[in-house]
Amino acid sequence: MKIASFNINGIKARINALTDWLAGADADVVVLQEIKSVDETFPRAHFEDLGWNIETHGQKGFNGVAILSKLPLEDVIRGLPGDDGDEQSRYIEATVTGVQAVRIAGLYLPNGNPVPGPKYDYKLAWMERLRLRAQELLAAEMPVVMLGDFNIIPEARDAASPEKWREDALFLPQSRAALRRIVWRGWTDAIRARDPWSTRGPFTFWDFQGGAWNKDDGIRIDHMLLSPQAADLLEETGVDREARAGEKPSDHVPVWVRLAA
DNA sequence: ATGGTTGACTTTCAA
Repeated sequence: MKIASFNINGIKARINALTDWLAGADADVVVLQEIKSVDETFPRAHFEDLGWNIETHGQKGFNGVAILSKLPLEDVIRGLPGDDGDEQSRYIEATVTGVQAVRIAGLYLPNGNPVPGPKYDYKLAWMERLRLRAQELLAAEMPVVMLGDFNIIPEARDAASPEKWREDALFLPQSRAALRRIVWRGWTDAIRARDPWSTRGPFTFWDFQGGAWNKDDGIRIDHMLLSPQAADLLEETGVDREARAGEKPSDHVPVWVRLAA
């Protein structure tokens, strides 16, 4: 089972880029972030005609996540548990069954800038709720893939220019510690696990500003965390870097993992 | 040098 994540930065603006990438990716499941669309205006029929089952959790203008799957999507949860007052659409879960059942958690973690301020407070509070949900998922002792745009640069080697991010919500020690607090309980960072001694990247995001792509001034913020039962099934991971050089690209590129599931 | 780019959606905000 090949499972991918792609922050598309607007489904309407990216429908061609996404369709082209899907045609060559051979993915079974794709989680999307920043659809920037309400559920009603997501181009559902376009993707259904290509054979995808679709579950969305959108909102007007910003954020929004979705799952595309060639296999049926079951037991869907919309929204990160733990705060019924949270209006932002950043989390969706579903179960996909191939050889065996895999729980998929697609997430768009808050950016958190500027720091300090209410947006950073929201980021840290959201991460605490994610920690609690991650613990519940580990307790299920089943294959789980928790993936998406985490908006966290885990280590200095995950940025081309770490000094530029020193004061940023994506790289502050407190942000990175909050991610480690989740991961260390038993999750495997799939991209890092397949290339543990990499000294640079691989990057998954290059800002639209300042010619970041042309300078390869990237960061690694799109992650795939595997539960132990999923890590046991890990076959291959990848970062589809070439997507950043395409026509009207997103600022993120797809990341993917293949499991024997 | 206090810049630069993109998307959604209105006139600015979020990233």
